[in-house]
Amino acid sequence: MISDKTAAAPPGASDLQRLADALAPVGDGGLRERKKRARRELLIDATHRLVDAHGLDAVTVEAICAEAGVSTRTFFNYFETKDDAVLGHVPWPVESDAARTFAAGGPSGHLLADLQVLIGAVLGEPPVGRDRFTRAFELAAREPRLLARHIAWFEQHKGQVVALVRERLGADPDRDPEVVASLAMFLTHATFLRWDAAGGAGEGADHLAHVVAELRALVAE
Amino acid sequence: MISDKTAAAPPGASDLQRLADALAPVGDGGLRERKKRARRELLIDATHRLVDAHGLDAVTVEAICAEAGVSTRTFFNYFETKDDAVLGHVPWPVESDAARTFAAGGPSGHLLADLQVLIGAVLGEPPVGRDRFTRAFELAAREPRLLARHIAWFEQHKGQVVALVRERLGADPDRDPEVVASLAMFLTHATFLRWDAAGGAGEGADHLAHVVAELRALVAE
DNA sequence: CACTGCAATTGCAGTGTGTGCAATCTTGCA
DNA sequence: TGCAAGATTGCACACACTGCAATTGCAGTG
Repeated sequence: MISDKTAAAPPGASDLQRLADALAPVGDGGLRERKKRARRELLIDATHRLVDAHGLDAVTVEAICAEAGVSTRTFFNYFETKDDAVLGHVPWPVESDAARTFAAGGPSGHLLADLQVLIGAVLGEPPVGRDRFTRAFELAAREPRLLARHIAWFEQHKGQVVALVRERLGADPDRDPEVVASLAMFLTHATFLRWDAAGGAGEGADHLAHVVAELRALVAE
Repeated sequence: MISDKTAAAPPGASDLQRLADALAPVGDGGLRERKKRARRELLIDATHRLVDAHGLDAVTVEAICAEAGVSTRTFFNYFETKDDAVLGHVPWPVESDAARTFAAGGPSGHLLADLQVLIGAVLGEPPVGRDRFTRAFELAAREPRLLARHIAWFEQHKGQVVALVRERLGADPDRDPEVVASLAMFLTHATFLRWDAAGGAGEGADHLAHVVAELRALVAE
């Protein structure tokens, strides 16, 4: 157990419960929801702490669970893979007003420009804290195995982009939705690279703008 | 053992040896080299056969080794992972005359056009048989786990491209080698997608040309 | 507050991947 | 033929991950 019993906690109030309560303002559901989220955070934090201390390969799932005070079986109810916990992967919903605007052909009517707007919007609302996100990105850059999983997680979202592009383009034979979606992935990926190289500073949309500008220059040249 | 003892084989001539002998014209090394390559092929073939018959998850390394007549321990001397055997991964050397030309600033002087030439050249000399390559790609398209590994293997080569781009560009502050290399990866990836969608028909360079044209249209629009 | 439906946690036993090590066999070479 | 280097193998083992059945905890109802 990790709990520091400094203040006399009310009986029955576990670490988990306190954490869940602390999340109350954010949580929109009942106690059940909050606890679930809290435990997820707890596990990811424990994982990061141990990996920082001992390195990825020296950390076992068992150790993580001991640190978090949870059974190993429960761990695998939260994450498919040990690596997923390390990366703190959470689905990143592409749906939004921006997505609907894009699918409808807006806002400008120029495919590339609108793609840039869409990606910028998605980049603006990450599903997890920015610090944790960049942390995951750094780890992935170092460990090839994690990179594979990171890319896979990333690639999972391509399907949503393909759907949006397809909706926008209809049956245009000159545009392959797969290729357009791949381009979107490239833009996002390159943006992340620059973002990471900048130490996580600045806004995603700005880095994205730079990448798009570079692409335009490359093609125009 | 799987060997069919139909014809009376000369004593001492195992399946492996015969296979190694068959590879003799291709092999440049001694018997040792040929046997090693032969065994590699043997294992990949066995893996493909079993995966085709029973599906990826139903095939164990043990079964593969039984089929190939090799100990499981040996299997892992050849491949880091079961998935690597399924995909038949082999490093794809980017170095070539085309690579040196590109690094030197040729052949046309236009970065994107020359990138296209470079990728086309690399695509023209795959390190393994084309049939096996497309087979691997199909498998990867179906199984998300394999896709991850495939992309990771793919991404491993980015370093070489970055080096080439850096050599070509020198210290141009307006061009980020990472971004250019990512673009190259995107072009290659999209080419593979089209190639696969076409059932493996046609030349890689042609599909690539189509992708580049689409990119130009997108940017110009 | 007692009661009940349902979700989450847990223990346990088992499968399969992948590794280190030492013994054994094969190949290349003198 | 005999020796040194390389490859294969068996064995023991750590670890990731899964299915199942039992238990615990939350939420809503009367």
